[in-house]
Amino acid sequence: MDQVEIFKALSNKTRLQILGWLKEPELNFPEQPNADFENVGVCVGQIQIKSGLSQSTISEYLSILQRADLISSTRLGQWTYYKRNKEGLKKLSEIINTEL
Amino acid sequence: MDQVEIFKALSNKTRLQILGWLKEPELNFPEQPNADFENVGVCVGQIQIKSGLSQSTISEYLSILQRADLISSTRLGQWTYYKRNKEGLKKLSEIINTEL
DNA sequence: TTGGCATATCGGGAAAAGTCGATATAAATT
DNA sequence: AATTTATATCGACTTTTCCCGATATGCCAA
Repeated sequence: MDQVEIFKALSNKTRLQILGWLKEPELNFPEQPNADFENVGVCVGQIQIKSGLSQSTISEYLSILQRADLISSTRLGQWTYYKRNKEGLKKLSEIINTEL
Repeated sequence: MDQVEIFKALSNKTRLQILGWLKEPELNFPEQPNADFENVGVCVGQIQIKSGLSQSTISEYLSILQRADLISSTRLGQWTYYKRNKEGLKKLSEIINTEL
């Protein structure tokens, strides 16, 4: 993954907020039946509601974050759940500490 | 400083390279008379040559990085020298580790 | 197998970023 | 004071990003 793409993914207020929300899902989203936050994450619809932006925009933002390895997704039935990708975030932190 | 602006500053190949070059100036730039790398940094002209982009573009890129607190400048005579801003970079690393 | 949700993808218009050459400013030199 | 050198700023053009509504796709339920 290109480093520039990682920083581009983070260059947007809403996308940064999404990552922040996903760090503490219990605090930021209502309970989800049949899908626990830790294992699968939060479904697109909840993130969209919280953001106030359109469905298509949030779907796109989530895939930008995913392409940058900052989040990962799981499909369960008709829902797609997204959660933080700890490895990707750790890698980013290392880039900053060792290359910049 | 807005977090988004920090990531925008890093969302460009050349600007990322500049930060990398400034991390090890002795390796990336020729000796400078009357200005040591550690204290004042590297002058704009050298960075411009290394980048291959136009003078105006590099001047602008340096001020974008400076506005994001990632580098700082010192004027000495007719030259402006830029160096990494360690505090800004540390703050960035903390943002990633605690907020994302 | 049709209808209804949840999500993804597409097409587009407006705003921002990338990059340049030309010009301005500021300092040093003659 | 005029010239040269280093850097900053301006105006313009092109490319990318933001964000939407419309449409497609995938999955489930009746």
